[in-house]
Amino acid sequence: MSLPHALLTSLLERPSSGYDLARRFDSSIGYYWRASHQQIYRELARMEDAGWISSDEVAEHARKRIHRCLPAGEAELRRWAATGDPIPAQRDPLLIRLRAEAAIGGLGLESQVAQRLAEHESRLTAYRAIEARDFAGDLDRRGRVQYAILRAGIMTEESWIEWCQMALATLPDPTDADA
Amino acid sequence: MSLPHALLTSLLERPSSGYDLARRFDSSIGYYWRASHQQIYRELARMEDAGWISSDEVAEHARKRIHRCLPAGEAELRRWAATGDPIPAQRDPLLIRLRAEAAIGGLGLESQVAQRLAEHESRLTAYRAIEARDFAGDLDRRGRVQYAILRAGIMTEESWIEWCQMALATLPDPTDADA
DNA sequence: CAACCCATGTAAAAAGTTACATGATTAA
DNA sequence: TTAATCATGTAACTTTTTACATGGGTTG
Repeated sequence: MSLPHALLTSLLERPSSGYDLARRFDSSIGYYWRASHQQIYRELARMEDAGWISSDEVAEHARKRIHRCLPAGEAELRRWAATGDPIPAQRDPLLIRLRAEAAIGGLGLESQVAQRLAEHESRLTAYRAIEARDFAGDLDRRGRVQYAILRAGIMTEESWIEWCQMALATLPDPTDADA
Repeated sequence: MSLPHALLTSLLERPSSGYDLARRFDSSIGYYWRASHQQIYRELARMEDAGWISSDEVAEHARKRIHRCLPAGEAELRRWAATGDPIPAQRDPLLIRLRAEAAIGGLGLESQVAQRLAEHESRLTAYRAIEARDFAGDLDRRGRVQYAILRAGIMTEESWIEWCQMALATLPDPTDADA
C-alpha cells in the first residue's frame, strides 16, 4: 500500500489538516494517486498509532487538527522508497468497450472517445499552465525532480490525445456512411 | 465495475474455461484489465446466476467447464458500452517515490527507474511483435479497431521509455559525483 | 515417479467506494 | 440568514489481493 507514504510525503512538504490533504489529492497529487477523505482520515489515525505522525489541535478551530511527519515517519518513508513494485496495472474500461466493438460492432463509441479527448486536452492545458508558472527558469535539483513528475503527466496526456485522434479516425464504419 | 463486461467480451470472442480466461487476462487482455483467477471464477458464477452466460461440462475432463455468452449477456454488454466512465485514476507508487525524493532526497531511485525502463522496453518489444504478426497488411474494420487497442499499449510504453530516460538524466545528484 | 501444467475453488485480509452524518466558519 | 466551504468522522458495501487447498492429466 502506498497511500500512507503518499501522505507522509505530503506532510513533509507541509504539515496539514486531513481536509487540506484531501484537497491536494484532488489536485496535484491526484494525478498519480487518488484518495478520498474517508481513506485519508482513516490512514492518518493508523499512522498516528504507528508513531509516524503527530497531530496538534488548532486553538482557534473547534475541530481542525494539523498533522506533522515525525522522524519515525521519515525513516519509514526512506525504508519504503527502497522497495520496488511492479508496473501498476492498467484498468481502462474504454479499451474494454473498444474490444467489445471489435467483437460485436455497432456500439457507437465515437462520442465517448471524443469526450475523453476533450478531458485529456483540458488536463494538458492545466499541466502546461503549471509548467509555465513553476518550471520556466533555471531549476535546482529539487525543482528538476518535481518537474520530472509533472512531465510524466504531460506525456501521458499528449499520448492519449494523439491516440484519441487516431481512434476517432478509425471508428467510423463506412457501411453506416449514408444510413 | 467492468470485469464482467471484459469477460463477456472475451467469451464472445471465444467460449472458454475460467482457466483459459485467467491466462488471457495475464497476457493480451491484461494490458488494459487485470484479473486473478479467483475474481474470474466468482464473476463467472455471478454472471451465470444473472443469465448472461451458460456453462457446459467437457465430457473428457473431470472439472473443465466451457462458458458461453448468451443473448442476454450480449444485450448487457451493449447496454454497458453506452455508459460512460471518468478517466481511470492513475496510481503509480514510483511517482510518489519521486515526490518523496524531491522532499527529502537521498533515496537512490535510479535503479528503480532503470528497472522500469527495462520492463517498458520489454513490453514494447512484445507489442511490436504482435503488430508485425497480426497488423502488417490491409485490415478490415474489425482489424483496425483491434489495432487501435494495441496502439494504445504501444504509445504508453513509448511514452514511459522516453520518460524514464529523461528521469535517469535528471536524478543523479551532482554533489554525490565523487563520493 | 516427479515435476509441471491444467483446472477450480474457499477464506481472510486489505483497499477502495458510496452513503450517511454532524457541526463550525465565512462570505454574500 | 442562508448558502458555501471548512472540517471530521462512521457504516456498509464492493473490489482486489494473498494465502490456502485440491486433484487430474501430461511429459520426461
